[in-house]
Amino acid sequence: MEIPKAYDPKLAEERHYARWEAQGCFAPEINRDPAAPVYSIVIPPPNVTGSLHMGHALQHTIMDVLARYHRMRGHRTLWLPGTDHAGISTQIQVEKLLKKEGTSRHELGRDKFLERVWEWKERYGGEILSQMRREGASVDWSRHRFTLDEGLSRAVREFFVRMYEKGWIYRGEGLINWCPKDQTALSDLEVDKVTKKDGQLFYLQYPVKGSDRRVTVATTRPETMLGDTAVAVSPKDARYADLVGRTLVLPVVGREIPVVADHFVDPEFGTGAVKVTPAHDPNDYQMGRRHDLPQVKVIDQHARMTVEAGREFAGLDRYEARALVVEKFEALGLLERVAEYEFSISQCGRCATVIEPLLSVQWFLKQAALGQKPLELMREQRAPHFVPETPYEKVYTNWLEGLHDWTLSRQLWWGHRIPAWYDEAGNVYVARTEEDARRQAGTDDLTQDEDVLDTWFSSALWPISTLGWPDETDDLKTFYPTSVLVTARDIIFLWVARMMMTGVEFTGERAFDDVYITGTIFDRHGQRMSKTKANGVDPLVVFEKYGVDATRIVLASIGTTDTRWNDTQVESYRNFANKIWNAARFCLLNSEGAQVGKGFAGEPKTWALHDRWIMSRLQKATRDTTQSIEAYDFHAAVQTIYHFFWDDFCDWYIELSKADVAAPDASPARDAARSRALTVLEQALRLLHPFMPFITEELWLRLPGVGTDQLHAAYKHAEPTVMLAAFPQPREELIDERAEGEIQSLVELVSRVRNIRAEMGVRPGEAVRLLVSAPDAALRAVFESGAQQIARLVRASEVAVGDSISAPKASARAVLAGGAEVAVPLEGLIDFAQERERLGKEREKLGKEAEKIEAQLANPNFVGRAPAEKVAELRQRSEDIAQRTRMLAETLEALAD
RNA sequence: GCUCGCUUAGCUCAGUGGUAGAGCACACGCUUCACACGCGUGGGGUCGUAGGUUCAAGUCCUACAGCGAGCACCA
Repeated sequence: MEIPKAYDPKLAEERHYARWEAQGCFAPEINRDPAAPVYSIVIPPPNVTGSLHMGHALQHTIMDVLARYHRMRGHRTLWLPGTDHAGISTQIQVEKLLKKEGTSRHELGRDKFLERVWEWKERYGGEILSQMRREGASVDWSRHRFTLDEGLSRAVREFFVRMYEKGWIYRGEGLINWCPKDQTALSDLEVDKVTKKDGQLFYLQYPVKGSDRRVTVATTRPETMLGDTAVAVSPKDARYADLVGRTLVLPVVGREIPVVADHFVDPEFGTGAVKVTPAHDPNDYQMGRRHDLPQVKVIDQHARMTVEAGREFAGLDRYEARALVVEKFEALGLLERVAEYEFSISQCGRCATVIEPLLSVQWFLKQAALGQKPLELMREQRAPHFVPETPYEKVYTNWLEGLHDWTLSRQLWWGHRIPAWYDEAGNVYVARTEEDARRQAGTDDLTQDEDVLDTWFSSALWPISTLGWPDETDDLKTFYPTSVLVTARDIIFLWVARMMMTGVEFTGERAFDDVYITGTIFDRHGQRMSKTKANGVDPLVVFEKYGVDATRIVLASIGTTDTRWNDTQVESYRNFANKIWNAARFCLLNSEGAQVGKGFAGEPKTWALHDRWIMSRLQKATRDTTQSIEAYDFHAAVQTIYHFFWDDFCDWYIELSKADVAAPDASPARDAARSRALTVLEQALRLLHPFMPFITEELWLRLPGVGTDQLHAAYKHAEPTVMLAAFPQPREELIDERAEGEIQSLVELVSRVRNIRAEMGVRPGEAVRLLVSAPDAALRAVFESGAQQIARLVRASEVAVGDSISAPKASARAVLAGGAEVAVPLEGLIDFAQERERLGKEREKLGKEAEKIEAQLANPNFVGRAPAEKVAELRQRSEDIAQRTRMLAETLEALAD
């Protein structure tokens, strides 16, 4: 068998995915156990406009690790993929295209435009899906869903109608966030608050009618004064008490406006008097309603001044109008002052245009009503369980406690059209279909609402709509509630909370048991990766450079941590993949006569010490990995497997077993040793598979003896693949603490001798003699029977073991645990002064530690109050140190002669 | 303004009240028959600062500093 020395990830990456998919490994139907527990995940549907970024790769890796792990556990596993139509983004994308062609959506008309968007979606919307295949994502493609699919659209209409019938969805006038560039309303969550550091606060004076008095108000938006219909002061403010109820004359405009008292006004802030513009400010809107103030709209949808703003202002841009207003006030002597002021402005989350609060008629959802059940679920059952719990459980709960109405309608064409129809008289009919609406209206002469729904409206239904709701499908019954939701923190409100709302509302059950919030990946300098900064690291480039598996295991390891990306991490796991490759290469080059599975044969008591040891280590690694994955602690899981594989298996086990495994002549003992190595390797590949699917499959298939036997019982009918192998279960009976202790002694001996060789400058090729002593017979037996292994590992010509040492004075020595000692005769090489110094340093180290321990043991409070077990442990250590110190002292004394 | 998080080796990060860790980087030595994407050895930390609780604090509490995030209707 030809096996290259270096692992080439591309080979495996190209070879296995299509086969897995073709054999149906990703679909839950592969599981033939009717009693199998169910495990399900729905993917956060990426935008059709999107291409894969590191955040996706992180989320997908976590989901794939979970899916593959549970599948190997024999669970009926579904990971459902899909994409989101992404209303605004997609529409903007296509509109840009049209602009290049010299046309526009308005020129095309609604139907033609939508045709173009669908065309675009078919052509480019699949990019992210093919990128997911590259990642190795084990999603069930047969269940792929798109938010505009007929089934999902039906769910959207059902949701809308039911909420309307409950009175939770309504149409009405409200002050909404308007993006003057995208020409649509936006919900509060689609607006970003951005700090404006170089802002200005203008102090404007309004004359009191029939008096010389002036009231000063402060504003960051002077142009809105054209729409002022009152000035408000605090009811508790003595300074203005006599003014309440009096009239002001609005400068420039000349309108007479009242002074009202409202509790909203903070007398401590600014001048204590606030201009009130009900049509253009959320707070003023509320105050306007409380005091029944007129609403004067002075800014339009394009952020230009209206006719109502006055002839001089009409048609001006809002910023031009601002300058002009300020100029006029100055001319009138009514501009008191302009102060530098830091405040925050609202920007469109998509195009960063400054939002204009506008009065308009839109559809709204009373989220507070829908949020009650999720809130109860959290309070009573603490569900869903957030990972990490802090801070997300609280963030989620706090948001649910303060819900505002959700502006649902968008003035776009791409999306789910609002299922509301109007007759000629303007009466509205909300229905699941146009036929229904006609029946309700008693006429065919209806016009459908022009607007579409917020993209997140359909996303809110994702876990149930993808599984077939509102129908009671088998999928819905089987896979809902889903097991876990994996996503980034920025959509906890936009998406996570809302899925919980609809899920609980329509099924009575939570949408998912757990919510796993991934960390954020920053660039090397700690900056958020973004398109505009062009500092993003492209996952595909990293895949290309280091391999998919290496990238995945790094991402899994990152998990919930915010981290700065650095390639060196991936490089080190690329090296790990190569290490796995070469360990397997060694096993395979020495596999004649051996078979996977036979490694467990025979009574463990009869196995070689190093075999008992590696099997024990394997069980612990298996146990710890399982526990870590179950606890979503992927970092710990990766560390466990990494160190088991590299340190235990490669550095020690392969070296300790080499003489047996690579013996020149065939024998049952050699077969057994080879089988053992192969079996441990095979088990390790299974542990690694969820993290590194490609290399594990590539190697696993090459192992002699793998087949149906290794598959989980639920998959016995399937073609052999490590993907469907049973995830290892720890076998407690193979945990052997004694063997672990003995190998630890052996490892210590080898390490100390290697240290002596390096420090004393023994040439690498030169063999040394070892004189080993151990007072304990059992320990002596370990060294005696391991003499050949020790000799091989330290390049010794001889390893003499006895109950005491009589070594030449010209020897380097080391004291070991359990009172053991080793001497390496180094005639001619040893410099006595140097050796004395080396040993002296060690004695000093021991001395310091002894001092600390003695102090603690001398403390009656410690001995009295600490657990007896801790005290005993410390006494044991103290004795061990004392013994070593004594032995070192003797050695030093002997050297001094 | 409120809430929360982070601060551990040169870098990126683990760390469960009981002997401070990993990978990379660094230094020295190695063509040792799986692997130089490797092997062996070594150096490197007042765990942000100051208090407190405790027999014992990187770990728990308080304050402060720096960095970051989220929320909020302060004109």
